[in-house]
Order: sequence, then C-alpha cells, then structure tokens
Amino acid sequence: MATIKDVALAAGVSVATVSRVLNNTAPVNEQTRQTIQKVIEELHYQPSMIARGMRKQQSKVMAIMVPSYENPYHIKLFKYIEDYARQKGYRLILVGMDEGDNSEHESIMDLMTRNVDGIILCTYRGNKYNIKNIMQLSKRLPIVFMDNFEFDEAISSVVIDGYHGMWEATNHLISLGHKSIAYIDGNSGYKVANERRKGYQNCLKEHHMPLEAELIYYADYDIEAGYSACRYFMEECKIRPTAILAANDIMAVGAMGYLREKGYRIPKDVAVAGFDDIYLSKVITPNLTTYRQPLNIVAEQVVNMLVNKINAPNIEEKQVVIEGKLIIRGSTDATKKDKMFEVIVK
Amino acid sequence: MATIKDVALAAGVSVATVSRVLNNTAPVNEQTRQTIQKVIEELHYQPSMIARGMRKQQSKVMAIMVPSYENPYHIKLFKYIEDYARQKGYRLILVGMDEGDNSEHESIMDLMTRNVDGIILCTYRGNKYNIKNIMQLSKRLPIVFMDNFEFDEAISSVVIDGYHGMWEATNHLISLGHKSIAYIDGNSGYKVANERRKGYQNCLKEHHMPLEAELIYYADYDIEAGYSACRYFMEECKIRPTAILAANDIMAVGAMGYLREKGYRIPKDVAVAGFDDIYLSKVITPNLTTYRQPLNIVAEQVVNMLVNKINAPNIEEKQVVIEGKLIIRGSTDATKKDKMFEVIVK
DNA sequence: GTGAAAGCGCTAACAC
DNA sequence: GTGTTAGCGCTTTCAC
Repeated sequence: MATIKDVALAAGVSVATVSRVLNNTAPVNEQTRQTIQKVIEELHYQPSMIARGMRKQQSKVMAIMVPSYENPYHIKLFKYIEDYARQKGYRLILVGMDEGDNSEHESIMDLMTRNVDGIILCTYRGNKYNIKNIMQLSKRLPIVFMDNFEFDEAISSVVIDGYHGMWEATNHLISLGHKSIAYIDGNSGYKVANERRKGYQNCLKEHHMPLEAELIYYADYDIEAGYSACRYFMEECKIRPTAILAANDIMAVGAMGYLREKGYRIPKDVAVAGFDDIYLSKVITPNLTTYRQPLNIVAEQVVNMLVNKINAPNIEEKQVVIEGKLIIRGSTDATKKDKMFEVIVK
Repeated sequence: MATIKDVALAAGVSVATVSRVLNNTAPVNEQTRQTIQKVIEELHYQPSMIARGMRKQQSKVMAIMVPSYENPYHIKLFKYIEDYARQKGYRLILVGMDEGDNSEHESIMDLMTRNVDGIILCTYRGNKYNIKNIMQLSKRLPIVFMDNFEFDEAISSVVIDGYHGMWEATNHLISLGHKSIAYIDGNSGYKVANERRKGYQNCLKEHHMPLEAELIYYADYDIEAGYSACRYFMEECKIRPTAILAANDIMAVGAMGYLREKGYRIPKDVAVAGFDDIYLSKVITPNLTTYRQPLNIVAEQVVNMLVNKINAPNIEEKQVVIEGKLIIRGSTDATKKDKMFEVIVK
C-alpha cells in the first residue's frame, strides 16, 4: 500500500499538502491539487484509516452488540443500522454476546482497545452487576441502548412500543372470541419485557377478562423456549388456552412447532401471534400474525442518537419510543391466506 | 483510557520495559515485572490494538465477505468461523456484498485501509472483470475463498462437496420412485453451481433417466428466486415434475411457499429437497430434506488456511473439499414426522 | 535488565 | 499557499 509519503514524494510536495487535499482542510493551489490528485490515482493511494484514527483518536467505526445471531430480527436490524450508519460515514461491526457470563463487558473493553467511537447495545440481558460496569463505561464511550434494561438513571435509548404492540395483539385475539389467552413472556426484570406484558394484561383488564398467572410462562427469547412454553401450556396448565401470544416471533415459531408436532390445527385449535415481523413469519404455515417495527426509522433514530452522543459527549440522555403496526395473518385469522410475497414478479 | 506511558510513569520504569512484560519479548526482573503488573491492574490498562497494529503492520482482524445477510446459512457460517478465529487470536468482521455492482472490490479496498490481515470471500458472485481485480488484490492481501468461482489459476479455497450432496439427494428421490425431478440451479458459470448440477445430472444418467433441459431453472439463490422457479415448473413447464431439488435451502423454502399457496401437498404431490441444512429446514412444514455440512470442520479449515497464508504469503495455494451428509425429512419422505428439536428438554 | 529513540501513517499547529 | 515538525500509542533496535 502506498503511503502519504509516497504520494508527496511523487508529487514533489510535502505530506502536509497532500493531507490538505485529502481532507479539504485548507486552500491548496489548483495546479498542485491536480498534480496530487493524479498521483493519488496512479498510485491507487488510499489513506490508512488506522493511522488517521490513531491521530484523530476516533475510528469512524461503531459496534452493535446483539444477544445472539440466532434471531433473524437482530440480523435484519444490523443490516438497517449498517446502511444508515454508512450514510453517516461510519462503519458498523457486529458483536454477538451469547458466550460467557461476563462477555459483554469484555467485548466492550475489546472494542475500546480497537477505538470504536460508539456502541449500540441491543436488548441487553446481563445482570445488575454488569450493568453497573457498563454504565460506568458509558461515561467514557458513547453507548446507545435499544430495547433496554430498566435503568435507575436516564440513558439514551430507543425502544419499540411493546405496550402498544401487545395491547393491539391481545385486543385482536379477544375480538376473535378467545377467552383464555396465554402469554410467553421474556425474562422478567427487563423493562421491554414488562412493557409488553403490561400491554397484554391491561388489554385483558379493559375487557374485564381474568388475569391468570398460570397463563404466563417466562421464557428465554429463543425457538426452543417457545417450544417448551407451549408444551407447558398444552400439557401441564390447568386452563387450556385457545390462543398464545409470544413476546417475540421466534418464540411464536417454536410454539407453532410444538403445536404442529402434536397435531393441533392453527388457528382453529390454537391461535398464535408474535412480535417483530421477521421474514420467518411469512415462511411458516400458517403465516404468523405479528407486530411490525419500522426498522428504517429505528435505524435512523439509533444512529443519529449515537452520532450526536459521539459529537457531544455531554448531550442530554433521552429515550425515544417508536410505534409499530399489527400485521394480521393466518396464524390467528383463518380467512387470511398464506402469501410469501406481496408482489409476485411476473 | 490509560496508555503505556501512564503505566511506565506510575511504575517508575520506561515504556520499553512495560512493553516487554506486555509481550514477553525479553527477560524482565521479576520484581519490576510484578510492580508493572500491579500498576496495569490498578489502571485497568489495556494496550491499544490500533497502535499496536500500526506499529506491527497487522491488526489480528480478518473479514468474512458474504453475498447477503438474508441467507441464515451465511450467518451460521460466520458464527462458526468467528468462534474458531477467536481461538486463533483473530477477531472477525462481517461484510455483506449485496449492494452495488462493484461493491466487493470497494469493500476489500476499505478493509485494506483498516489493516485487516486477511479475507474470507464466501460464494463470490461477481463478474469476470471483478475477479481479475480481486485476484490482483490477493497478491497483497491474503484471501481464502469458500465455494469459489471457477478460476483459471489455483487458489486457496474450501468447498463443500456439492457433487456428492446432489448425487445423494437425487438418488434418494429416485429411490422414492420419482420419474421427473426438477432442479433449481444457482447462477451458471460458477464452479460450485456446476458441481452441484453435475451431481444431479450424473445420478440421473447412472439410473438411465432422461435429462430434460426444461427441468433446470437458473435462479439467484434467494427465497424469491425459489418461489419463481417453482412457479415456472408448475405453471409453464411442459413436463410436470413430482420432485424439486434446489441448490440451496432457502430456494427450497421459496419453492415450498409457492406449493403451499397453490394447495399442493408436500411430499405427496411434489417432493422438495435443499442443500445446507439451515435451521429453517426444521421450522417449515414439512421439515426439509437437505444436505448437512459439517460447519465446525469447514470453519477450522478456512481459518487455518487463512492464518497459514497470513504467516507465509507465498504458501502453496490448495483447495480442500469437504463432504456433508444427506438428512432425510418429511419434505421428501412422508413417513418422517416433523421434529423441531432432536432432544426435548424435560 | 533497562532506557532512549526511531518510526508505523497520518493530522494539525506553527512558521514562513 | 506550502513546508516543518510534533505527536497519537505502541514495538523494537541499539546502547549501556
């Protein structure tokens, strides 16, 4: 790789001048500018981001930390955020947290040694001890949370309106005549999980329906957990539900897997709904009713928030709530036909 | 962040000595070593990988470039490779290529400015012009290919034994009595695609069955392409196939989506099989027959190959072929019941 | 066994 | 409008 020195030498100028045309940081004689440009092209010179980052103490890289790579939702989110971040001049790197117990803390430290400018921490699920550590780190490294832990202090974050989503889904199931609706919750203790559950519970209350503790199962957000939750409802639970609502799509998919294996018909015997609208919801049979998030807006908000925090470390921390939309499909409403693509290419 | 200077100062030694204990690069007095260690702990000092990389001209980072984030296969592969790379002391970054036409070339240039030590280029699908460029780059930056383009020259790569996989799958379908088996091919012109197709074709030949050109549809490896291919077979094709074999799982899933929408029963009316064994194959109904790849071995081979190339740039280029295993499920064999998990947690 | 100093590629004062 | 130089945080000669 050619360096700025090579360019300077070949163009017969100093490195400073080359740097100036590179960064447009001071006026340069049009003649010399052109010579330099030409040399740059000829040498295929590309400034080293590493050296630049070292000098400027910033890398123009941000990281997004997700709980696992298993959930397509996080991958899709990554894609959206990556796209938008690139528009803002940032590269994005993806970091999974599904290994050790303390791994997110280590990962953050590692990212710091690599000079990332900021971090998007997605549905953080660590323990209280770790969160203290992370809050501490966030004083030095800008962090924006997505679907965050319940913090004592205000913290920059964007969350999906889980209350609204689950209220809508529950209301939909009630309007279909369901009397006993089970709920596959996420891990308790998290604000996101709580908000979603509250949407479900309050909707029941508003319709004067009983809240059965038995009909809530605390699971761990993955397919297998959804499967187990569903087995619990259908095999161990006293009240047999006719509808199951899950705190995310892949748990709903797990639940549907159980139901199919045991020969239950969906939605006739049991209706199922999820949350996220991952592409899987249009791949399974029947297609899954779910709450769709406007990921383009989410991405924009998250990235802007982080960029602002990078540029003004003491900026006020605020939380943004984004509303989605209930998408009704065959897993709750038998009149809806499966449809893999909205528009069929002729 | 504390720097090496801070440590040296606090420990009353020179930065050189600190560096020595950091890297074990020369004997250091046990006494001073301990003092330095203690200071490091107290200051929570972490050496800057950026500065280190700049000095040593290597980053201990490698990148994996995948055609898109849509295919769960690539994400799973990423996870395996990331794990193994970490064991070898490397960080991995994920780069998607699904944007511009020339984007892979630009991405590689970008990665070079970030000092990545090597690249894993996965199922590269660019045109001949770009491949020339990339081969050129590979002289300066170690690249290992996965499921590669058909090169004129030898090149380090690991490929899955597509010939074997498709031969097995075809043989399986024939043994079930299918007389007309359609094939959803990948883009032609790629060695991987060709090998897989040959497996299918030669198996037919060996069973003295006709090769119908009409029953091969060239598609683009994504769900939608599988859907379209299937529509072509069922609506436009003169010979109506009773089985469809797809060059990867998500095209098979797309095909199944079409069949379900139109009311065909799988496998009774049409049997379907894929290639990859992504988790989706156990989520759809019926579960998909597919060719499973030993991703742990693949990851090990790819990473080792790249590490070797990084350490010895002029090492001999070689190709490794890895064999997988046909997994028979309900999409071809009606006697197999859907089963989301092999082992149910009690 | 240890320190001083050069240098990796770049940017940003500061001088002219 | 341009050049010289210091320095970002580290490793590595080369002295001592």
